[in-house]
Amino acid sequence: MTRELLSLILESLGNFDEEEQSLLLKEIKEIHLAKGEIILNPGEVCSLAHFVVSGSLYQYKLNTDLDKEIIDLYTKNDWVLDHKSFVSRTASQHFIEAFEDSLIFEISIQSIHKLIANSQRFLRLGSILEKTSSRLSFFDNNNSADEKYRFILNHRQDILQKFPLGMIASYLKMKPETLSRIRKKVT
Amino acid sequence: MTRELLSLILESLGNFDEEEQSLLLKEIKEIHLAKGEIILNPGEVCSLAHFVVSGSLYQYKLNTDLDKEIIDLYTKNDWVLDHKSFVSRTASQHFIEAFEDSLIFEISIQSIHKLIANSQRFLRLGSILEKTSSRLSFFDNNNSADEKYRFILNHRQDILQKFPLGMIASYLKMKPETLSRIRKKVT
DNA sequence: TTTTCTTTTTGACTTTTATCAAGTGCTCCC
DNA sequence: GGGAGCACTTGATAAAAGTCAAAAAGAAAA
Repeated sequence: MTRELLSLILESLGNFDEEEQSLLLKEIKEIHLAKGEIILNPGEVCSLAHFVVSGSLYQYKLNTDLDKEIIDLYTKNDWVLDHKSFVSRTASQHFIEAFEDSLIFEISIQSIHKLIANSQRFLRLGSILEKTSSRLSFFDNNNSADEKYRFILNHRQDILQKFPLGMIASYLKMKPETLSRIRKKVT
Repeated sequence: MTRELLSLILESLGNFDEEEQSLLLKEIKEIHLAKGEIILNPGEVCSLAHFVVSGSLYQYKLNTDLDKEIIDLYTKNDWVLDHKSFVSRTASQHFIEAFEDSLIFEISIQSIHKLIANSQRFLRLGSILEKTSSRLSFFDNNNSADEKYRFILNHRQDILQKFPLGMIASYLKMKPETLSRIRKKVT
C-alpha cells in the first residue's frame, strides 16, 4: 500500500510517527470490491475492520419476511465493522456488502493486538470502535423521526447523496412515506 | 474473598481450573455498597466491571430536565458496567448507583488484561461484555411497547419485583401510563 | 387508626407514525 | 417512442404511544 493512501487512515486516527507508520503499513491490506460483494456473512465472527477509501458499503440483516433491515451505511472515510461481533467475538447476524465498486483497507483484530503489544501508542486504534458505536447509538434512543432525519442532515449528508430513500428510511427505523413527509417539512 | 462467593462468578463465566481460580481470586475485590452510593460518575472512564452478589443497582443519565433516564437495571448475578465507556475507553455520561444496600465484586480492566496475558483461557472474560451488550441491544430495535414488556416478563422477572414501574417504564423508553396499560392487557 | 405522600391506574384527548392505495415522475431498454 | 419497472410523493385512515388530569391503591408517618 502506498503512503498516500495511508494518509487517509492517519487523518481518521490521528498521526503516528515514522516508525509507527511503518509498523501499521505492514498490517494493512488494500482490497477492491465489486458492487454486491459481501465481506461479512451471518454466522461469521467479525474479526476484520475495514476503512472506506472510495465507494460505499452497507450493513444489514434479513428480518422474518426476508426484507433487508439496514443497520449502517458507509461512505468515504468510514470504518466498517459489526461492532458487537467484533467486540464480543460472537457470531454476527448481519451482512456487510459493497453498495458500489469500492476500495477499502483491511486490518485484522490480530494485527491490532500485535501492534498494541508492540507499542501502547496503538491503543489509539480503539477509536475505531468509538467512531462506529457513537454513530449508531444516536438511533438507539427514542428520538423522533424528525430528530433522526435532522441528525443525518447535519452529520451524514453524504449518505443522503449515495443511498436511495428507502434504505435511509430503514436505517432510521421509519417507513419511506414518513421520511418523505419529513423531508418536505424540514428542507 | 472466599471460594464460596467466587463460585457465583464461576457460574456466570463458566468454570476455570484450580490454578486459574487462584489467579482470578487475586484480582477480585469484594465491596459493600450502601443504598445511594455511586460507583460511576459522568466524566469518568468506566474501567471496572462489577458483579452483583446481592442487592441491586441501576445505571442512568440525567436529561436536560434533570430527570433520570434509566439505562440498565441490575440484580443478583448481573455484570454491571457502562459498556460503551468500558470498550472505547471514553468518558462515560452515566451514573451507576446502588438502589439498595448491595454486595458486589470488582475487577479492573487492567486485571482482565493481566489475566489474559497470563493465559488465553481468560479470553472468556470477554463474555462479560457479551452479556451486558446483548441485553441492551433488544431495546435498541423498534420493538413495540408490548414486545419490550414481554421481554422483561420472560427474561428479567427479577427487575419487576425490585424496581418501581416508573423506573422500568423509563428503562423500556415508554411512559408509566403506557406500561400500566400494557401490564393490564398482557398479564 | 387517621393522615399524608407516593405509586399506580384510569379516562379523555392529542400527536406521531404506520398502513394502504393511488398517483407522479423517472430511467431503462427493446 | 411506449410500456415496464422503480423510486418517491401524496392523501385518507388507523394504530400506537404520549399528555394531562384525576381517582384509586399502597406505603410510610404521626
